[in-house]
Amino acid sequence: MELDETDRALLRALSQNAAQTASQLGRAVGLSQPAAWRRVQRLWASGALAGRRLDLDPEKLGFGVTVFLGVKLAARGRVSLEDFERIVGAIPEVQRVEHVLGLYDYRLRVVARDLADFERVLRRRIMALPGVGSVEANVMLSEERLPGPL
Amino acid sequence: MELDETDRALLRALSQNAAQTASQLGRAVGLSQPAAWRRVQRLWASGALAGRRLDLDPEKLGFGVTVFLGVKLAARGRVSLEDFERIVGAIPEVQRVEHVLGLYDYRLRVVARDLADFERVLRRRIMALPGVGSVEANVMLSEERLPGPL
DNA sequence: ATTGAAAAGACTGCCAC
DNA sequence: GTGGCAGTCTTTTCAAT
Repeated sequence: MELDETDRALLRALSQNAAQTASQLGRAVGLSQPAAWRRVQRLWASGALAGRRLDLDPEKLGFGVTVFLGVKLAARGRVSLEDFERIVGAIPEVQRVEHVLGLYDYRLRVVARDLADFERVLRRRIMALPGVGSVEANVMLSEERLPGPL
Repeated sequence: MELDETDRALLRALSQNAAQTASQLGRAVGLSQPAAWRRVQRLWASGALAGRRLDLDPEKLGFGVTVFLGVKLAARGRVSLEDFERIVGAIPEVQRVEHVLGLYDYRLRVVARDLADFERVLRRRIMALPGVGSVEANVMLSEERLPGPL
């Protein structure tokens, strides 16, 4: 589908605040409520808008530590990528699995209650995975989401 | 605030589908519609629920390439972290800036239209940043979000 | 916890441009 | 074709019991 400048303005507005009503969006981009609504429907239908999601605050839920792990698999072919993804995806503390090309094969985002809890996850869960060669960790200090292009 | 098992069940349900109505949530966790509604209000007030967000499909928007960059700063103190964050945050293609502890100082999530476009961003934007020591890139092949603990 | 009322928002013609 | 207006209908919200 072709997106015009009004569609991009709608996407920008929705990125900043996904809880806006059609009439608020209309006001933001200079359209009536039904016109804005129809365009947003088209964006959903086209797949440009893919899903609704809530942000949970990990601190408030008792997860004070977020760690990024870069994983390099040891022997390609001994453990299939599908198997690795399935097993790692079953670890509760793993929030995200990114298959990447470069120095690592996978990047994992892991949360834990504190550093002691993270050590448990790392030793008993991650290091115990079959096919893992090397693991490198980065502890997150802070994170900022940005609007991105468009 | 203290979260009981019902609150956690609500958060799990909402993580899976953020578009649920109070009555659907009530049915999922065994509560009446107003009881579920009141609990969700409390979760918003407590900050455990922090925001509503839409998933945009980068492919559909013309951004076919997502790259993770690990950045190590060159000379600590020559450029302040605040300055680095401000400048890197102003690059439109940068979607996320994570300040981390470990092998790298920052991890960036960058999108571009294609690899040629990414090369432009890397050479003219990222490498031109003041204070950058080394940069390591991982091209994303696929990504999976998981429910996480709770 | 259930009911139900008030309000807000979602959706649908139809008309003008 | 796209947008606006006016109206209907659903859902949410929240008070009363």
